[in-house]
Amino acid sequence: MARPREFDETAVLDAAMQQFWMYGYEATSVRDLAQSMGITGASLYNAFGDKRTLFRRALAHYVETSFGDRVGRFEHGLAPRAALEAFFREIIDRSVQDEDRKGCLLVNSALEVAPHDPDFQATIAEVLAKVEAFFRRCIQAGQRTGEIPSSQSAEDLARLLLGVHLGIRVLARTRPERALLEGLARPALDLLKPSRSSQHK
Amino acid sequence: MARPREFDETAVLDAAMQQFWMYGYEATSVRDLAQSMGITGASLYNAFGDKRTLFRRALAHYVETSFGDRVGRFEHGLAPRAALEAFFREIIDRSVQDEDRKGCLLVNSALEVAPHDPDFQATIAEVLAKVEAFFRRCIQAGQRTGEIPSSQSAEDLARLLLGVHLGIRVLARTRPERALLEGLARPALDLLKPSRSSQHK
DNA sequence: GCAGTTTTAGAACAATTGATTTAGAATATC
DNA sequence: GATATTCTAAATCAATTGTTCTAAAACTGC
Repeated sequence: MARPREFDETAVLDAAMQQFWMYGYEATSVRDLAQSMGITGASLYNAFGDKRTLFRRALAHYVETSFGDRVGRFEHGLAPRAALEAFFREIIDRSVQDEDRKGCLLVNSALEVAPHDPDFQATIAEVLAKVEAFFRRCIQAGQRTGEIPSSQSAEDLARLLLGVHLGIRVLARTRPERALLEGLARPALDLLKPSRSSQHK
Repeated sequence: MARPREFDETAVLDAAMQQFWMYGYEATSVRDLAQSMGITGASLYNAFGDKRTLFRRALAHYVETSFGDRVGRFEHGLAPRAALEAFFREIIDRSVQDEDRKGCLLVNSALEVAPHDPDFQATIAEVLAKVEAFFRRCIQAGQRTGEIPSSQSAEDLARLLLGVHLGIRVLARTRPERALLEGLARPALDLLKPSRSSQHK
């Protein structure tokens, strides 16, 4: 063998992720990346190939630590409807607190890189489908126990929540107002409650 | 005076809009713009100042011709709920037909340029507020006539529709599937119908 | 401890970026 | 019709882009 790496691969990957998250793909230069990662440009190319490949790794890292983590924490620790409410509460909280207005790297990428790059398009569509599937699983579980009404199809309700989720992510980058985001989510989450006549007040 | 312009200003502005719409702000070079507009770089700078100013003009042009036009056509020609349904039907139709997956220039800009540019942030927040206000006006009008239930606040319902709208716009750039987009909108639009017990089937 | 390999650091690459300059062509006013 | 003004075209600007090269440094295995 030979000389070992001086840097921690996941640490520098995390730094790259932050940079892409903050400025997007195009507006982030390789020099910006190298500096924020604390390594030199040559090391970057040696370790990650090229800018696009690094971005792919950073995006995958984001999905794992952000979405994967959230689903794992909520889906198996809470009742179905409570899991969905916690999911949206956490996203709204983070959106309001996010002073940089970075939003969600996955959503940002869905608009910036996916439409022009079939590889990213497939990857991102896959992750969005997983978000949808998480919503659907929660709804179906709640419908089985009766805590979520079955008057509407779980498929459409899951699609609605996916859309609401994306809408919050977009809106938060321009108007991160809690009243707006919570008001947006409320009617959708109310749809998941039984006996609509008793819910308001 | 002196020599007059050889090009039609709104025609070249429309070409610039298409280019920004297709590739975004960063990924569109001044040379790309000049070529697609059919003018030279010097003329571009002479007529529009710089790239950022041209983009501002192009975005304003987009808002006028796209959103302004749509609101004008629907709000005063249709009943409130029918206007909202037509609004979403048209957006979904265009999203599915849009082979380039350009999405909505306003939404794309809300993610690419608004977070880093206070001027654009204010402009885009303002337009999004106008979309929300359009939804709210329709809902309030429908609630007055009774064709939209008053059990939920018009403010929150308008916020929901805004979020659903943005969600459709995002999703359509990666997964422009009609069943998905229509399934997403359906539960939200159903909320605007009276007597929920009689609506399904 | 030498050979072999892979890391580093920084200069350097060609290409492209947004923007300007120079020169010349075209027109309205006087 | 001369003058002044504003247009167009193309070359050109410095800066930045993604990427590679060169050379020195650092480690492992024999």
